[in-house]
Amino acid sequence: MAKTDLMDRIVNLAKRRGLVFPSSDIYGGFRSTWDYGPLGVLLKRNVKEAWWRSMVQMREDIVGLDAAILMAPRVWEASGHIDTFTDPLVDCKQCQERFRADQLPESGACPKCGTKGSFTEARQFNLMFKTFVGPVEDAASIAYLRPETAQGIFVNYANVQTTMRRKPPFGIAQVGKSFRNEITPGNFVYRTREFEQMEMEFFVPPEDGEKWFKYWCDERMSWYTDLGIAPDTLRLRQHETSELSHYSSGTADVEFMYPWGWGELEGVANRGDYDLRKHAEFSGQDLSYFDQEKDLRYVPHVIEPAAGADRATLAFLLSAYSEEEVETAAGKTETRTVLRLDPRLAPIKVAVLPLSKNEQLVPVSAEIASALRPHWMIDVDVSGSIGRRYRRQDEVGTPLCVTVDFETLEDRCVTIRERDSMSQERVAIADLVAWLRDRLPL
RNA sequence: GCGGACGUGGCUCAGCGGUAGAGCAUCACCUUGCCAAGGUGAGGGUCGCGGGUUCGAAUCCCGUCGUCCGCUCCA
Repeated sequence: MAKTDLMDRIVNLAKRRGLVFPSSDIYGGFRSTWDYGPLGVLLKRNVKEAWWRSMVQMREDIVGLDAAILMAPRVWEASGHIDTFTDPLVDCKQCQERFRADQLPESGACPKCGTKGSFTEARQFNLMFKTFVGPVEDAASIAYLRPETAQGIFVNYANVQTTMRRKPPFGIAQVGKSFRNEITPGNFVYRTREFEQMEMEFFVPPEDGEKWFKYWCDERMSWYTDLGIAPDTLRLRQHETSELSHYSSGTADVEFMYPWGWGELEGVANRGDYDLRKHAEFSGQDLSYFDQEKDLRYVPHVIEPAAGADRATLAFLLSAYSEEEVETAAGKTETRTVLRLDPRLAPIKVAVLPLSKNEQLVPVSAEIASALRPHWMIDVDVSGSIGRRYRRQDEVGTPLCVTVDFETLEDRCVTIRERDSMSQERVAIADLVAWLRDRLPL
């Protein structure tokens, strides 16, 4: 399939099957915003839960947090976002191109058309959304929507460290919405102004910074491949010194081969002691750590893997999408669309399907559905031919279908049809939950 | 924000001044009983939105909103 088509097909499928809708759709949409539909919210939740499981539940050295989106404005002064998250932009009057004023050549010539001195005045473009807190809209009530979740972690560092009795190395993980007034959003849910991050700040003794940076680069790469991203569509790219963020002393991007080219999924940054030192300075609080064993006081260094939940969801969708030619019962060749999602990410884990809309089969399906519902997100579908219903489930990545047929009424067994191989297996209803549990890992 | 392309039922598109169409999808009934079968029928569109030109606008003009591509940027 041509790469350029793939994106269209994903957007199409997303709309058609309730994964992602344009936001404010009936009003003509609203730029850069997308709504996750009934199946999309399940997929994205599964992505976030897989992240949380690997980051928090399965580790003894990381704890979770859910900090507020609105924070004291001083936080953003300390973090450097008010000063450095602002891009001065100029337009060339000659060729209409827009440039960052701080990246123009010394000569003052336009990089595109070569004309000298044809730039407009530099305009400040702050990437933070500004709003007002309280009834009066004055300078004292200005607040910002957080442009990253990380600062919520840094300002809670001391609270978490003391209440949870943690010693470096340890981490704090958080999933939540962030907002950036991007100049140019686009590529579906890839770059939006409201987006969801999965960030973890790992606090380490200063001398261990490099070691942990490498560790997290490897760990994050394998998280994606473990959940189904093909290794040849994933790469780790080290940033050049010139492209480092204001807080970073070393950054590597986990990049995915999107249909339009390599794009960032996640950034792993060595933030050094920048954040804790800044917050200590601006807040007046001591954020250093005293190591009793070594009789040493230090400000921990921070390694930050910061992932985009929407970008990851899109990458898993793109990786899972496949079309294959199959011969139908009628002897025609049809295209079978299958989302080969890892079962952990699949929105629906099991579909319960009566072979036909028979008055005896339907109640048995309902009974089985009730038995499975406490364990998994399931779907029941009675409408259309069995083949059509299998295809409907394939298209949204349901790994297993339980089919109730006429033999079921005799032997209390069902047929389980598998998504990838289309193979079938007979299982007793009494053993069904245990059988499924073996094949649907957490 | 600037330049280019494009907005017509849920999806893909045709129609390009004279009463809104197709395929797929959806729903109902019949048929069928394990991989998008067939038949009959039904529902669903202020042609993105707002102005203008015209006897008459989905069709022409202007504005606006949105999508995609480029500049730019980052999770």
